Amino acid sequence: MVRKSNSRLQSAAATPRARRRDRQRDAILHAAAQLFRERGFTDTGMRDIAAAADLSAANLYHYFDGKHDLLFYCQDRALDRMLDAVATARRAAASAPERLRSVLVAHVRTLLDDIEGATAHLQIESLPPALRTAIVRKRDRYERALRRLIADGVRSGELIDMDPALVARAMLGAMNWTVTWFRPEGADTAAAVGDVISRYLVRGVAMRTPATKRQLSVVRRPS
Amino acid sequence: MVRKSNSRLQSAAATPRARRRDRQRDAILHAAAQLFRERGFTDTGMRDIAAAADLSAANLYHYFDGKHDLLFYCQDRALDRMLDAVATARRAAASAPERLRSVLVAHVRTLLDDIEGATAHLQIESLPPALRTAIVRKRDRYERALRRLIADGVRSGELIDMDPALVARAMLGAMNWTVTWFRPEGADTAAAVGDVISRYLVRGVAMRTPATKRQLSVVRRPS
Amino acid sequence: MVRKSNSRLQSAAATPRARRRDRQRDAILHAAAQLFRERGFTDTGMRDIAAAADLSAANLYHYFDGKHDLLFYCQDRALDRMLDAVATARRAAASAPERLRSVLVAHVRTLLDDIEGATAHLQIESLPPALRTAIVRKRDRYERALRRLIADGVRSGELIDMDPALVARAMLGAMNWTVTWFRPEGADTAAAVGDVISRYLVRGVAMRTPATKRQLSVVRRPS
Amino acid sequence: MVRKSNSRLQSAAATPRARRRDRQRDAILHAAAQLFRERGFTDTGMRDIAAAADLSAANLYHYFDGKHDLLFYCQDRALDRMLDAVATARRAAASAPERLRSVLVAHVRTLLDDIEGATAHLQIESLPPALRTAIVRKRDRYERALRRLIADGVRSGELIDMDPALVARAMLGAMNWTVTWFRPEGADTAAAVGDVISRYLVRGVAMRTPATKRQLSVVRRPS
DNA sequence: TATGAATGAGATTTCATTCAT
DNA sequence: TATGAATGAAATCTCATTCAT
Repeated sequence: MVRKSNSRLQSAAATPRARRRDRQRDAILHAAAQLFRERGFTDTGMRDIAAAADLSAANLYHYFDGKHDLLFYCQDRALDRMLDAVATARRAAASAPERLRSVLVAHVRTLLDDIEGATAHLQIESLPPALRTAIVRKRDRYERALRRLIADGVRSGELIDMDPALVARAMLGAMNWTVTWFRPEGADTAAAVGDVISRYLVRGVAMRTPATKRQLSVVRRPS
Repeated sequence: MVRKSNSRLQSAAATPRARRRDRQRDAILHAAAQLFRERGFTDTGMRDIAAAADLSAANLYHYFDGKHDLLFYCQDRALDRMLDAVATARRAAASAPERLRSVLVAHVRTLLDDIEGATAHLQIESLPPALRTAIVRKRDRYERALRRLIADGVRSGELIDMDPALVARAMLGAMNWTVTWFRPEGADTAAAVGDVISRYLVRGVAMRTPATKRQLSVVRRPS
Repeated sequence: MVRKSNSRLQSAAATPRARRRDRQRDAILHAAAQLFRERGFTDTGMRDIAAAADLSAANLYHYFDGKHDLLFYCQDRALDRMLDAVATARRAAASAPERLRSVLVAHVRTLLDDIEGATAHLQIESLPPALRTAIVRKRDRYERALRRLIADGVRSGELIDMDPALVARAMLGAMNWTVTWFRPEGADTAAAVGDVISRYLVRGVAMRTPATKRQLSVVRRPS
Repeated sequence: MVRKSNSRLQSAAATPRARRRDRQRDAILHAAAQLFRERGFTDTGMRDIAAAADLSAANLYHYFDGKHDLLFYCQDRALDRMLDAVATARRAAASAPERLRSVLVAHVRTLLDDIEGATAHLQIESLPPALRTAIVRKRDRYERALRRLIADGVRSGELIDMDPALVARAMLGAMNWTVTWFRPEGADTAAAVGDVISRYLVRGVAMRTPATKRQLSVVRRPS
């Protein structure tokens, strides 16, 4: 579903040399994202990241320009996945609630999958202005898309009339908050959390019809 | 509505000296909470707080044991207000959705009112173990109360059958997230945000009946 | 034996007002000396001293000019007692070893008696130049007297020919070191320690004659 | 005589990198010990040590865990040398007074040699509990050995019957005190001081026989 | 006399980053 | 590519001392 994400990072990788470099960059980003999520940006040291990625702190600077750069790419990568989800949802011929749900599910999974420890939407204020505007622009693009999805549903009568901006933010908050309490080793899987929470969040704006209700309960067990 | 909160801090204040001290402590906590919320705990310096509260950095230590102590009291105070709201809601003879809503409204207002710049639920991991357990205990008490409010509604048939723990967390996330985007000088008031977001969040679990719907629109303008 | 010590401090104390002031000064010095001895000058805070003397830190400055002043008086008082002992010893018609011993005994007791928690010879380098020279002068006067006592004994043939300066310093070191390990609640009394250590230290330079030997064992149990 | 001391610090030093590192560590310890001895632990700043060792204050933390760690290694190294001296003395077939003297001479030289500015026995109370117990244990081992040396002499009739514990402490005090007055640029060499002071200290407990007397004057030769 | 409030200077330590190898 | 060594800036916190009451 999510294909060429972080394309800026993983170039075609012609030479083995380049491939190795890309693998290292991925490992570093993975370690950084996990630590950023767990302890926060400021409380994560370059040495911590280096240790987690199994190289020296000085060597990190051969792969990234610095700590801010790491945060930037973590967020950038996550936002790319989320935007992909939006594009996919929009192409799918489905009802507004269904489209909305698929986006929300993708959002939660991007955040929680341990493969991609992402930190989108989080810690943006820790970025220096130059990088921040780039991320903010992309984030805003994502939020606008989400808002538009809601607004479209309202217009089509599939969703009730509530301020799309505020509803979108409430959805984002509920989802981003999951990184605070979700534990991979816990009882719930990331997929289950995404499934239930997205159902709840959509239900808050979905126009109630017997049909819709049933529909929702059917979708229950995804992948 | 919320009266006896932070009683540990604001004693009767018999002497003028003690009164002045309490005023200073409040001013400091206020400044600290605002900065913690804006920049995060680690990125807020004692100097910043001192400057905002208009005294020297060293003098902060005359009123509080340290930076952690400041964070502790910010959170403690906010949680007290929220627990008050829960107690009030429970006493009120009303429907489950109504009780739930009044708690959510109080939660948002506690977070956003500029009078009381609070940081409940946020940055708990920045506390040292001793203080953390105290806050975590109180926070868990609050979350349990919220979950029970939901579970009770499910049992009484007023709310649909969804995992109360997860729904509670989704609500908390949506509300806590408001501190990242809400600006007092913006178009919406804190009260308006609390009103709309709580309606949305309750609707996600409310059993749909024409009565309920009307009820909700009526409650509209809270204090 | 030691009479008008610290005469500079305890004036005739005519008025009750003055008497009370003197009592306070004594209490403060006592507390300070004990703490200085236990933790060292730099690691003892004015607040610690204030707490031990049961008054506020600010109030200390009504009785003494500052921390250095406290240290100065502690040392000054102790040196006065020791100089008294030297004078007494010199007046006493006795053998050189006996005179030496009485000085050493007085030295140890001045250091260990809990009534007078003294810190002579210790921490002199912590004093600012102005106060330091005064103390150093007095201390040197004391050390010179001790050296002279030894040199006289050498000249009279009662002590063996060893560098009096070095022997004096060895004696001082052995005695001053007692404050490091002596515990009032321990098995040995301050008097016993002074008795035995002074015997040992004198024996190291005493010319051995059967008479001398017996003499020493007789002096055994002083007050 | 003392060879394998501080083996934990100076490993075989295979690589040139490691060798350089060891040299730096030694330089730092040397500077620290000298300053600790001169001004005391608390009154010596990391900046002072850094300046004396000719590197930045921050870089000290590359070589040692902190100020306490520096003090710990200073003391540990000195105690190792002293314990070495005890072992050597015990192996040597010699009279009790001779064995005792060789230990005392080694002790003084360990303290005074400017090559190894040591601070054993001093400032132990400035260490945090964890490090303190380690040092205290080693120090106690050394003191016990010294006491045993004395007690053995008493039992064999070579030394007079005096409390070995108190005599040992007196010896330690006299020797440790040397660091307060000894100046390398002064008239006496460290060797001369060690020679004379040890003779004095042994004489205080030595059973007097003509033979012993002559023996003692013969041992003279310190390097 | 007595004290809470206040502060400037300075302490140790951390950290992102650069440099030499 | 890789890393130990090195550093300047900044962080929290302590403390002797002064001031207003």
